Amino acid sequence: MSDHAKQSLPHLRTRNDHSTELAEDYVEAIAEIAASHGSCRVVDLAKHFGVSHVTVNRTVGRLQNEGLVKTEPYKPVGLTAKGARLAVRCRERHEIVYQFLLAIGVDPQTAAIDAEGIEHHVSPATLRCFVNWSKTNASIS
Amino acid sequence: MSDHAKQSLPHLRTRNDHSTELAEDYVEAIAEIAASHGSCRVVDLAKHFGVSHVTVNRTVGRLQNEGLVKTEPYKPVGLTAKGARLAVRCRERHEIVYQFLLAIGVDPQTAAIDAEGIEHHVSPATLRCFVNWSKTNASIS
DNA sequence: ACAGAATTGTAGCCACAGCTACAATCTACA
DNA sequence: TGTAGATTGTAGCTGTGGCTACAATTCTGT
Repeated sequence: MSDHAKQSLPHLRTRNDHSTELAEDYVEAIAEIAASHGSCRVVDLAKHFGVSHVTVNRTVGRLQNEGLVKTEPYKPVGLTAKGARLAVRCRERHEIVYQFLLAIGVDPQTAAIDAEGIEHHVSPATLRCFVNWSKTNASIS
Repeated sequence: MSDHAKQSLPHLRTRNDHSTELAEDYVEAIAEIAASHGSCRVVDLAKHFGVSHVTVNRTVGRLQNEGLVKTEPYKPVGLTAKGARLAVRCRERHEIVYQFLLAIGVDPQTAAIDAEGIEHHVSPATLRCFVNWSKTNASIS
């Protein structure tokens, strides 16, 4: 085994992240839309992500197979208990990342964009550091 | 147009990032391997990323079409001037992200893993904040 | 020089995420 | 009530990134 082999581990992690990013984005969006609209429909998700309703439909089907969402034909999309838990975790993590970026001086618009991309790649350990730093910074200022 | 429409912009940005992530990882890896081995071959990249040589081959072909790498059949893979410039930028950005994570208290192993995922999603504005914070922190300690 | 090993290329498969076009279903209003 | 518009579902295409299996080429050691 060459010394390159161990370097592949972070990349494997990156690819695994990719396969769950969409799931995380979807449960987060479904929770948000359901909270603000009363219900979440395919068309809402399509607008939210800027994709066609067909793509949403297929993805929702996949998430249903994974036990994250629950829906019936021509009915709104809802979260399972598992999906709801994931949504809460994602929302908390997203908020921590966003607030951390603001705290280190990133402008709100950029922070919103970057948080979307960054949040899926922040491990629990790093997240704790974000929280700790935010606390420390708050007590200083 | 609903008020959800504007929310699709960060997600579009996220997807654009995805399409260039592999390109960035590849040029960075090619530069690293060429520097340490003298030349970079398909087999080296396959080991580095933990994928089959077939996947590497196809991706290298795409990057060649994009003008980032230069190769010939059964020959090593090299970077074009454009690819070399991109590699330098990626390496600098990667190092800034990694050092920043270390500076806020993330352990080295986790920092290495998270930096791999995060680096592609850090905008220039956020990167400047990382650098500024690192400087400030260095002068304090 | 040549046989075997290593490397690279090709054929063809899968899954996923995007799309258009069209069909089916629901909803709402005249 | 019944039709028009909104919504959802289905068929089928593309591009990308993963793979195995096999063919071709290059490298290496005897």
